[in-house]
Amino acid sequence: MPDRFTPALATDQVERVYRGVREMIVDGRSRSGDHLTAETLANSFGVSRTPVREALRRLHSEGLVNIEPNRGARVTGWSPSDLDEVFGLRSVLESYAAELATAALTPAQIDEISFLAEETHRFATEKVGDFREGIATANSRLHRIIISAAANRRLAAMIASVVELPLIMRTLYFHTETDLLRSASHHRELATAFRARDARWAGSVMRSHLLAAHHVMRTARNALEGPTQAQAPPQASPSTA
Amino acid sequence: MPDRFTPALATDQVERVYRGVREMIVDGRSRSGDHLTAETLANSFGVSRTPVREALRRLHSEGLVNIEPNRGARVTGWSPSDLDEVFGLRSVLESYAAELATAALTPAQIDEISFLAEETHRFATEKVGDFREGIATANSRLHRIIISAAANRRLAAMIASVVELPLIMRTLYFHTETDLLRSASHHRELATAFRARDARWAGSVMRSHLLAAHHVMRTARNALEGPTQAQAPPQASPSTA
DNA sequence: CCTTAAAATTCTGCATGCAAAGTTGAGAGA
DNA sequence: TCTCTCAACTTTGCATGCAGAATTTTAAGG
Repeated sequence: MPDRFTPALATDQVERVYRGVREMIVDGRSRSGDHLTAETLANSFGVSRTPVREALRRLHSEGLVNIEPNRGARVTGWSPSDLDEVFGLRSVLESYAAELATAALTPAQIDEISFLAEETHRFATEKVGDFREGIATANSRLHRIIISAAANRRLAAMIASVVELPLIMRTLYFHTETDLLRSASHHRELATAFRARDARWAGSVMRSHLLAAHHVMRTARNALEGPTQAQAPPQASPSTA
Repeated sequence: MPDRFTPALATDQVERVYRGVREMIVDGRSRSGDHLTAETLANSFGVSRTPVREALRRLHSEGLVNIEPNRGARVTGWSPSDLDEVFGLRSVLESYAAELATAALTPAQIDEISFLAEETHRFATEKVGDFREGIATANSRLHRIIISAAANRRLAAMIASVVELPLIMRTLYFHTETDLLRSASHHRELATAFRARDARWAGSVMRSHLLAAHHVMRTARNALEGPTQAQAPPQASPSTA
């Protein structure tokens, strides 16, 4: 739980490096097991090794990086069980967030959730252009509205720590049309539950939403069994949860 | 999520300082808002400022410390709403842990949970010597068994991050005899639920256990309203959850 | 006596140097 | 050819130095 605790004003070197390296890991430029050399990073960010080391400590603390004494930092490796851990936690944490949000969401926010749900649905059925990106964007905005309405910084930090990690593996699978429609349907149902101010309903839909996403990814993972994770399908799709 | 990810072998200076400062915060030697001067800490740990800074980054990342640019580190402050956040999360996370643990616990582990539950009960009724310490120890061992059986490192890390924090405020309240007995009763019921391999039951008891603890602390907090948190009752009692 | 301004001090943030641990590769021996 | 050893090289971990920001102290004015 890091910069989420201090607003975004901190723009020192450590912060820059932290964000940069984090991005490298999240969007896949650095792969599991890669050795993050302090000097190399220092050069590429135009700073000395000191702020790099501090940034790496923080990434270590968030589980994105492993630091072994006298051996430096490596990008944390991923196993199938990590996927299960992450989705298990997401289903618990995000459904809790949905429950907390139910009473707090303003009508305007609920309207926006409805709008995003419709957008998701439109993208999923019409499938024009880069509809996958569109779905991903709408999806993440929807989730963010809920999490922010839950107004619990620690919870938000915890969710962030499990939400971003699977992005590493997002090139691993496709959503089928059925999956996309179900996801859109969950979004619509969430809006309805919020409008009805039914916290348990909202929480339950969110749980289903994430358990379904877990199932999709698990299936995709098993389908790709054998080929190592280095192998990616031709066209990648971001997570729909 | 930090050293919980790397076993205990790392014993460099950063690690030493990290542990030391963490302990200072957790056991109350450093209070909310205290300024943690790099040089002072460096001297007291017999190292230079560099490893101290890295340790502080990590503590920042865990939310125990706030780092403001050019202003250094301060011990994170606590508000009443933090208490609510923390117990809300504990009830969600630990009940999930109890559910996961139900299938995984060995009979020996369940026996130990039973034993610890009886010990808690004995301490709560007989009240000999430093029974409060005894209760606290048995209690934390019991919880640890469950969390470790849940076999989910991220979950364990999340729980750790919300479990240790309230220790800062543990001098704030007394448990009444009723509270202690209820707590012991929850422990016994947990053991029974585990033995029956009923995950939902175990999860539900754990949730009650923590919601009750929250209630106790909330009550104590309100009773002490007015006097600032600096004022502590004559004899302190560790949390019973 | 209180408020404000500027100087002096303290402290942070980053760069750099160096010893020790780790890694790599060439060459000797099997 | 393979394996082991040792030296050269690389990289980490920590100490230290210094510029600039923040804080405190001092002093002057109202």
